[in-house]
Amino acid sequence: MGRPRKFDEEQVLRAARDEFWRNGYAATSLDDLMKATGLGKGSLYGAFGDKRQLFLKVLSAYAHETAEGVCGAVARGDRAIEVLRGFFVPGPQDAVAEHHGPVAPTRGCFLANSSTELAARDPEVTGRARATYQAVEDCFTHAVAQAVADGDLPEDTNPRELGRLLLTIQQGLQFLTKTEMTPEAMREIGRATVDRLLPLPAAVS
Amino acid sequence: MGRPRKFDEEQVLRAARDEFWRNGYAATSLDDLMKATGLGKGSLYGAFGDKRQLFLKVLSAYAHETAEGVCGAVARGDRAIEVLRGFFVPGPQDAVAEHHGPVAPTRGCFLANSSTELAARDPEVTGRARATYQAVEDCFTHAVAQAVADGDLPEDTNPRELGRLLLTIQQGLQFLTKTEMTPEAMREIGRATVDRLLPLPAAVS
DNA sequence: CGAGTTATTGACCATATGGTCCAGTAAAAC
DNA sequence: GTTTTACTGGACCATATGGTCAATAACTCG
Repeated sequence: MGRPRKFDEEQVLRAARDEFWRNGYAATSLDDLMKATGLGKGSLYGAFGDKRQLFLKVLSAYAHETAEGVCGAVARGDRAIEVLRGFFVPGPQDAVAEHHGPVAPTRGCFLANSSTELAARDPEVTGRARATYQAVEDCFTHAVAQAVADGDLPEDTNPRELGRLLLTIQQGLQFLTKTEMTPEAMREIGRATVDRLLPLPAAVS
Repeated sequence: MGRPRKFDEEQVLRAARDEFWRNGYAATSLDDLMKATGLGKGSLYGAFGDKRQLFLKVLSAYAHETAEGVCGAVARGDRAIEVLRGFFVPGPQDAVAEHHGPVAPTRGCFLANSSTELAARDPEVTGRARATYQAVEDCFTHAVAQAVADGDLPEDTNPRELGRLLLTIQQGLQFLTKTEMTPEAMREIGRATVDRLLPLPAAVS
């Protein structure tokens, strides 16, 4: 039926997302989007509607993936406490890309960036943000409850409370990333989180 | 010395800051600034230079005030642990403005918003952010050390580590504010922080 | 092939934007 | 009172921006 698209939708959405991610919504122009995706204005509008619709589309996808990622990790892991710890101390596999010297501020979390820029004025964005963070909070809470059940956290732990606190720390870390805090300091914070809030389970031996 | 200014500089800077705060840098137009400050373009440019210069000026002032505020509170307080706790549980005086119903996302922290929007592309902004958060971290660290000296925290506490963790939680809370998290949840997080990381000092009796 | 349908391209448009300039004006210096 | 200085307001400008549209190209189905 009709002329087939010349582009790969997923690829285009990824490119658009990266552009919004890098520069924010307001600072990303249609020109930027066109260059990044390789599409002309007409195609962009025909396929995705206007700038805002495109933005919401990629934002929603990202939010969904994020929630999936976290919940998936919790669901897949066999030891809840280990999964939780993994969110705060990078596994050995991440240690490869060690590079020293001055730290460039990273682009952070796309959803967090977008919420900061737009949540106060755009209910759509606020909605996605709220739903996503609620989901992550729930996952954390669930994992904490599981860890308590596993005997890895004290009996009297309030799972929701600790889950929320962990979410807060994770978002705080995400933010500090943008302020050129040194990786060592960030690692120390992760370590402190684990030491103080997620004490090591008894040796597995 | 020529004609005197018709406006109050402080007032104008506050108005401009609020405008940037509410909408972000990119989404604030010169028109917005003119309406908010009541000045014409000519005056604005004559007095403060272009948009970016004005922005950096108000951002720097804000960052400075923030750091001053935190450090001042630490310096003034007589019990370091109490000052720290005060950052996470609202004092009784703040409880007045309780309003129920749906929570509107607030504008958050101007420096955090600006860092999120611009830090990755504007070294000036990154610089202010880094300096300010470093200062706050140092204050927290200092206060923690003081609290240890006061016997309000365990001897083996690592002040820097705990200071950084507290900074992280504070920023995380600041962020979650923008996601319409309920005030009760936020309070719970504050309470959890105090309970778990800043245990109450022995009763003052 | 021809009709119908859909995608692509780039010209085009109205408006918004950041920024400059200058004629006018008000206070201060003399 | 005149001159000097600096502030003000708005006209003006070049460009950027988000968005539309008509012409055309590519494919499917009859």
